[in-house]
Amino acid sequence: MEPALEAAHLIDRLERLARAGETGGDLNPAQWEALRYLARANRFSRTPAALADYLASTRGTISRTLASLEAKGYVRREPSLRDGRSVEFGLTGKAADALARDPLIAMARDIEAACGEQAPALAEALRAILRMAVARNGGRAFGACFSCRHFRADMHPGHAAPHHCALLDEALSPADSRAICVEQEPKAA
Amino acid sequence: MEPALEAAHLIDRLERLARAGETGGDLNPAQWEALRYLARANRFSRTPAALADYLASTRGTISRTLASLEAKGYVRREPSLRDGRSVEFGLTGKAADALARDPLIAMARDIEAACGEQAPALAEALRAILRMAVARNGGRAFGACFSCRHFRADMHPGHAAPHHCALLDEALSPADSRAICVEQEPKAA
DNA sequence: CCTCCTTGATTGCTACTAGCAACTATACGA
DNA sequence: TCGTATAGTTGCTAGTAGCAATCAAGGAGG
Repeated sequence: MEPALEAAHLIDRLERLARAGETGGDLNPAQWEALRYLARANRFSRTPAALADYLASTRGTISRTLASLEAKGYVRREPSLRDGRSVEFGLTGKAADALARDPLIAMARDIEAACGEQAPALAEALRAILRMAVARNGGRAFGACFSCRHFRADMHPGHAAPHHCALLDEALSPADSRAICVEQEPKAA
Repeated sequence: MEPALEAAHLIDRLERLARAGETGGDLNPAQWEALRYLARANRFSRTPAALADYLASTRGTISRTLASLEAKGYVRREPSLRDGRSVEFGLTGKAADALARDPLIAMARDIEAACGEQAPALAEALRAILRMAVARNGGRAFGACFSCRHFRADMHPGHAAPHHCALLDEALSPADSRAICVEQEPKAA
């Protein structure tokens, strides 16, 4: 238990350092996290509600965060075609530029320097921890689409979107299937 | 680089989940971190300035955080005997009770469950990462006293405080030497 | 002893953030 | 068609962070 508690402390402290590096620019930490999420989420998941779940925040707060990003020109808003109540957000070129200078990259470099080829093992361990923590909190996993139990590979061979989601009944491109999804449920073990 | 970036994302997200579990009670995340720090810092390090360095925050902010904790009865303030400008903070019984129910313990349990006997290796990897990140930011390491280059073991054998700090010229108890210290500098490699 | 500079801490001010709750609009089930 | 649940926004309030100014105390040098 003691090394585990120590590890928890270290995670906390690392994140705090990273956060300190994020302030001072045009974006605050919450806005950075929103941009990162939108960059990695598939097209079913770029909504305020999904982002609120992902960040363990509330819809009101997220609504304002996205409004602020929109006002600053980082995201674009479009009404959802699937649900008239919903809106979808996409990144602008300005957001792509910003993400290319994401302060988190500095931390990734530290991880590389400190762990070297053990970085994949570290990521795997962290993923396992996150799964436990998410399950305990009753949240959603937001895993990669292709690792979902609704994912059907190569149902449309030869097409640009060869895979398929059995839950939403939509064709999936290779890029879609690599992105994270609000509906993702891990394949049964 | 990609697994490292993924790991950085995961650390961010884990911390955010932990933070969500910290709200709603009597204490906010910054106050929790202050309590945790005070519980682990040796007697040279329980000052606002040291806490501000540790949390990569400012003295003004920390001053208010500690004032709030004092008003709620979690910490006690005493003037420093070594420096008339400085104050030292100690935890009250109420703080000890709170820390026994620290939300971070839930995360530590998740780490145990997910990593099992690999938890010490995980902690070691995270420590190495933190060292890199701290060096990059020009901050202080806040390592354990006994791992410091100013630490002299057993200079006063048979006493209650057998060890010694060559920087501050003070005797150190075993508990002191296990605590984290604002002045800690790693032993030369 | 006196002076200048540095450091520890606090506080007025401002800007921003988070969350709750109320509200509108749309979807969906009976 | 009606009732209920869900997606999103917004008014309000409380709290937080950071900057800059201020006060107090150490420390170096003459």
